Amino acid sequence: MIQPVTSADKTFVALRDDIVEGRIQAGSKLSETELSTKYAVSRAVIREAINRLESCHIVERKANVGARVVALSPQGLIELYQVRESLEGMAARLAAKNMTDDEIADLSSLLQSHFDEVKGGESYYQEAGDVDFHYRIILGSKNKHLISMLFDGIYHLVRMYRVQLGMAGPRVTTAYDEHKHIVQAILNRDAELAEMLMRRHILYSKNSIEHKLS
Amino acid sequence: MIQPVTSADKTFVALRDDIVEGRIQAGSKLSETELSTKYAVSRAVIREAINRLESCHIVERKANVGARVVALSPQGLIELYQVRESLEGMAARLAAKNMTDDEIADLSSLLQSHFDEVKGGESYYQEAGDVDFHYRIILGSKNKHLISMLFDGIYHLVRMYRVQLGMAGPRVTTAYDEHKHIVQAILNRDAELAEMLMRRHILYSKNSIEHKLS
DNA sequence: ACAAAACAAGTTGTCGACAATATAGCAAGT
DNA sequence: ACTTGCTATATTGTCGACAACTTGTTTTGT
Repeated sequence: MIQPVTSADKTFVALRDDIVEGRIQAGSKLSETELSTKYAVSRAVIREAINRLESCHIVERKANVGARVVALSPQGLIELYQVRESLEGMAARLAAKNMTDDEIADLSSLLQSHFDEVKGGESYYQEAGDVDFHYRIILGSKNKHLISMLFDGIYHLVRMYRVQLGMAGPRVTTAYDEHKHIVQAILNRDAELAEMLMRRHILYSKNSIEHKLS
Repeated sequence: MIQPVTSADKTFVALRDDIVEGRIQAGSKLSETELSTKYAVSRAVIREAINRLESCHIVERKANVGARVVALSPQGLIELYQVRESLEGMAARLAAKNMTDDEIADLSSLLQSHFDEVKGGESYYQEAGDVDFHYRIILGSKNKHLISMLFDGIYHLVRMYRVQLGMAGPRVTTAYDEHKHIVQAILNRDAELAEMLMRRHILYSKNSIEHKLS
């Protein structure tokens, strides 16, 4: 979605952010009437927003009962990362095939600017930088389904876990090198290697997080 | 969805099937008022049904303009199979880890019954059999996201392509052997191999279809 | 005292009407 | 003749009210 235009769009974004950022508690019930007063819109647009949240797997609905925000669990996070590993691995593979030389050059310079930040003392893997990197590779796959599944679906959930389980900026040091190697593989148009490196990168991420949770 | 209960559920399923089976043409516009008379429900439930179809990637919406059934294209089919390869590969990997011995036994006997049908002259890879096989492995992954993405999302689109481009029952002969090898890998709890074999299986499928389209 | 049926309160599902927006056709001016 | 702006029409977006359902409570019968 380039920009929210309709009232339902805006409400969807607002509601989603409130959930992801934890202002609406995970696992809590979403009352349509309550939300409609809170966001000052009719129940119809609340319903549409909730429907969209459901297709993002951010809320769960039961007919004639209502919607609840999903509950966060270590198991859920692991499952999420398994899907990420699979999809982003494929994205890296396709990116190595489908990105233009210009796009790859941009990616390289992005990484370089990240390197400068690290050098300057700002810790790498602050969310923005990491997200930007993955973002470009996913787009570089040029695969509509892949892009929409990751951005509209997985992405916000990952962020929800990060925010609410308080794991901003993990693995500062090694992640940068991993990113560099992935770019190198894409530069060499080595799809096989790019996929493997991306999968490992995400796997390490998962292991690091699992370790922190235990 | 175990069973459609609400009116919007039923309309969603009916509309989806009408699109997948080609009774509503690919690429055509979906008028809310028109559909509401056709299915004898209010526009609100039509809107909800269309919203759900959008999250399945079966229709595309533009704000204040309306919804269109997606257009089928060779490129789209290829992208779909890339996602399938990625997700079902991971599903096979996880199934090798997570399926119970009983579930694996069931899978084996299912394959055996398919073998008997082939022997009996009925051609294998009739959709039902193939679908059933993949279905069980996906469920065997025990990964909620994977399951819902494939069943609610990808699956109906694949079927839509199969029906409308008239490619029922491709690759009758070799598919069975591939299935057998996958089950063997799962039986051996060899996750790595199971994933690789499943990816190859789907890749072959894609190549076969690409060949038919050209 | 307990179980089952009836009731009550509140929530979700559905509807028809109204408002806002896009599209096509016409009109007018250059 | 072509462009530009307006108008008419049709479609989508939003709303408030009503219907259907779920759930917890009370009542009733044994």
